[in-house]
Amino acid sequence: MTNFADLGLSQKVLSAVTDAGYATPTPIQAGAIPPALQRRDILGIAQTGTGKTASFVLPMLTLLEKGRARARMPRTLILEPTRELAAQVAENFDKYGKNHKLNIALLIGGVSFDEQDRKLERGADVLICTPGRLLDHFERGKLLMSGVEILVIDEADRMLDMGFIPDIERIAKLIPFTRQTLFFSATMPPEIQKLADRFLQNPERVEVARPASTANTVTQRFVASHAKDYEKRAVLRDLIRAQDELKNAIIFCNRKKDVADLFRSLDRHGFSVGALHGDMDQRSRMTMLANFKDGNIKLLVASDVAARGLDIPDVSHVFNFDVPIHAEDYVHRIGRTGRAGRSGASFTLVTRRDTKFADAIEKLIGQKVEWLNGDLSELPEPMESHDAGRKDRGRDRHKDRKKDVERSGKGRSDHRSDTAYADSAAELEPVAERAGAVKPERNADNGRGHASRNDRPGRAQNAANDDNRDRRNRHRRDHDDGPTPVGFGDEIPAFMLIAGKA
DNA sequence: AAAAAAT
Repeated sequence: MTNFADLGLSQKVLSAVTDAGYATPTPIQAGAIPPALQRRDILGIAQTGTGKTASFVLPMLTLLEKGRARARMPRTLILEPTRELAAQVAENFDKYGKNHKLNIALLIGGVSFDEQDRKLERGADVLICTPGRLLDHFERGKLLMSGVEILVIDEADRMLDMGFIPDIERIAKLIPFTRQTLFFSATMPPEIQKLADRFLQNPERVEVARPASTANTVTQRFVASHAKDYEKRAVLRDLIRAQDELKNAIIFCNRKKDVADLFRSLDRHGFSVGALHGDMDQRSRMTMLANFKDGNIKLLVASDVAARGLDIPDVSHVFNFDVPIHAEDYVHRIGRTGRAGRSGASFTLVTRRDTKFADAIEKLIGQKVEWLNGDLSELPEPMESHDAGRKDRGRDRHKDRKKDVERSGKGRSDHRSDTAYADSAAELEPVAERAGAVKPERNADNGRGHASRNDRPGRAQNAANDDNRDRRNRHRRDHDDGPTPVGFGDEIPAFMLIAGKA
């Protein structure tokens, strides 16, 4: 059996690894570290959870001990698809590089340029970036790529999914081709293979099996549900309450809007819950993730921004509120639990319209997923359908809602469909401030005298406001029988016509 | 039927 000490890493690195409590390298580490230290190119085929990050961080630290950085000329460059992943790699450099005095710069969007500029100016040994922000800095003349000795492209298949490949090609062209390139991808579709052929010179290919956890230690169940959101939310709540050993859970939705909606619903039902998606401001994203990792929040409602790569140890449950449209996403999502040999449980809500995607999942993972309480054919009819008393009940509910709204002092009069507020009375109450329930946007300007641009409520919040505004306006328009107001009447100033042509 | 990422 290999030991970290046998891989050729420096003493400084080894002592940090020992302090972190590791003695034995994972297969990807054992396979990639020695050739990386020989300055070979690496083609690493490995998923997250296999110790992939350390397989490039540790040799990079060792190689960086020789030489030092010059202003605006980073020595190494790591590209990551999401801001959270980039931040996570930076944490790894802090952990394993604690005996080094290296300058690490995290260049990601959504945060201010100032500190990033300062670090570039000082000379960065390691740049960890999302592609957009890196190119932004480059175009502003803040850095030269001609001194980069090592380029790491992480999660290449995901970069491809996200349309980053043109950016990656552009960045790679700016870096001397005498560089060493470490290229990682979870899968190797033809496009990625082509890209690897272009970027790598005589690479050492290191491939590790996908972590066994997916198949073996995670209990997977499908749960039949009707398609209406409020019915799905009720099924989910019952499911969560029925779990004996729920320590914490990630709940995935397909859309950002649904993340926001489900978060609000669970919050109003008194769950300890947070939300994470890409339209939230960066500070909230970071706070939310930290609170979840620290156990301050028990449930995290998330988009697929959280599906891959994020290292959240010890998630006991994964719930798919929506069946993922791409089957691979299912594998990534449930891979958030059952990590490091622990057991985990995953539940996927399936409605009649999802059967195609559920079938695709079973085909991809090569096994049937058991249904928890009977499959879709055994699903009882929803309470409301074919019910003579339905209209009356709906009207009563409407009355209740109006009362609640008035009580809460928010006299909104927009007409929503019955189903929109049928979830439960609890959802109609104003959100109570509860200790432990951390809300996404409200935390944003903790301790700040003023709101900077990054502290503004996330776009999701704005989108929700927009929705309300639209609804009100639509309502108003419907009942508007006066003359249509137009900005300038019939007279349109000449300058506007010119601008309009451009 | 989506999400992610520069502003």
